[in-house]
Amino acid sequence: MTATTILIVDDEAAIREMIRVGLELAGYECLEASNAQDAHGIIVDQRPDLVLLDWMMPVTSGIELLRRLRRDEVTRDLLVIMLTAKDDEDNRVQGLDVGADDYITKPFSSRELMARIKAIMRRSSNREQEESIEVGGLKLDPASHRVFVDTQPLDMGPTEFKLLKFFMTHQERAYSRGQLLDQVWGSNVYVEERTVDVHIRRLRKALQTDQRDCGLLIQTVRGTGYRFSTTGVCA
Amino acid sequence: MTATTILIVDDEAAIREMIRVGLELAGYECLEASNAQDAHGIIVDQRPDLVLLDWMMPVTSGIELLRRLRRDEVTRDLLVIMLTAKDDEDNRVQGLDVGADDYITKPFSSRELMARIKAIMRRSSNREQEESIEVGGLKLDPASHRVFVDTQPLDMGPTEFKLLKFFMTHQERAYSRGQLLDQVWGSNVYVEERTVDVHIRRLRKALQTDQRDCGLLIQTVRGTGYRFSTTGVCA
DNA sequence: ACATTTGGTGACAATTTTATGACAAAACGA
DNA sequence: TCGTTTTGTCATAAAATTGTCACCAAATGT
Repeated sequence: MTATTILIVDDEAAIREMIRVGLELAGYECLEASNAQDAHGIIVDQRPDLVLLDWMMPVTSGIELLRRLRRDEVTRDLLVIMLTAKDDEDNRVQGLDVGADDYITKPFSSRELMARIKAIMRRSSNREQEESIEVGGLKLDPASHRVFVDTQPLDMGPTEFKLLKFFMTHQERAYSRGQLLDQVWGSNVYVEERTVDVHIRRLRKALQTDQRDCGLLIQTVRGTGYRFSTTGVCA
Repeated sequence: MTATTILIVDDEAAIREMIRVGLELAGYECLEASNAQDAHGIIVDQRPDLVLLDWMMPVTSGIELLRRLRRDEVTRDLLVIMLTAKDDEDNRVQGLDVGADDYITKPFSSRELMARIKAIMRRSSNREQEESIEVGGLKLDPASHRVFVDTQPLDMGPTEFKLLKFFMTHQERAYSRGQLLDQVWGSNVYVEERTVDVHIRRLRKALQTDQRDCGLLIQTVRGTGYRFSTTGVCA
């Protein structure tokens, strides 16, 4: 199972449980934001694949956060599993109503948690393809599996496409070569980190057209890795 | 890749495989302890970074050892990869449940083994992320690995970035050059203290824009060192 | 005012880190 | 099976960063 996940729980134990159980977390965060707005901000920032939402968050109720997530374009499609108390039938219904993908009652076994997560992710992988992403003349359309610069189609290899897709769905953030390998190649492939450089180069090259050089959108972060950003470095 | 590893396997071949493949073993041990207690003792003794645990150990079952490892404060965080037979789904789940970080089914290729190990170690090292810090028009965002002055991105070297990050997370306090070297360079590198001065200068320079000079935030504390402060220089 | 200490700067060579072109193995398609 | 494309790695070039110095300026002390 591969998942970059953020757990929104006051319950730190649940996180350990997940890691223990072997869910591949590229990163996680135990959110303890004091209010729904902050939590939402952090989630937008981190772009997790899955959110475990404790209904009884310390300060805000989970429902407020969930509503917010579903309202926001960016987070609308997030997988959300809520954690509820044993026999809180009421909240459970309410939660599903507001848009939770599933729920788990506490206490839960790691086995059950894994099962739910797997099920959810399986379900979601069959979901409609994502919408096309567009930024500054560069458009990536997952459905047709193509990339355009100002309506002009580009040509690139599968890896470059995946790489670009990852970057475009995770803009404005620096990733190490290792992280890119995890996210784009998959965490169970062993290739040299330098290989990333080569593919970055190929991607940059592919993004060049006579009229515009979208390769500039991929910036080198010295000593760290790379970043996709629409903001120029200096001017 | 650097790893001190202990292999708990009856299968000596696996070890040779790893070495052949180039995993840097500072040391390894083919454990053939007759019981879980002994094995645990040896592991505590050796403090490896990673344990390859054969589920079907000659005498004791691996699960007992794994349980023991997870129970002990000292070994709780150890990375454990278990080796299971091809279609032993049951044990695999059980193993992950008890706390294995990952599993590999035998027979496995060295490539796969390397991949898992690398992924596991990568995962375990990236467990922290931070919020962006902002103070008086100057913003440092760890996620994108960038610094802005009034939304204008700045350019600086890795060391300057680290230095600034340290200062911004430790404001209003004077640090000696030695302390800065410890905190920013790491306590195990030997560089001249005056080197700090040079980087301070570089950082100050990098923080200058046409509109504002954020370099002024870094103040010299004569005879002592430097301080990051938003308060104007007075006393 | 003078001597001494401490910090600021520009220059520079060594080192590190990336970019790039080439190439053979592997994957893919016809 | 035979070409073509894609991939991962290297070797090498190109670029950026780093640690030190030498030298200047400012502060301190007597």
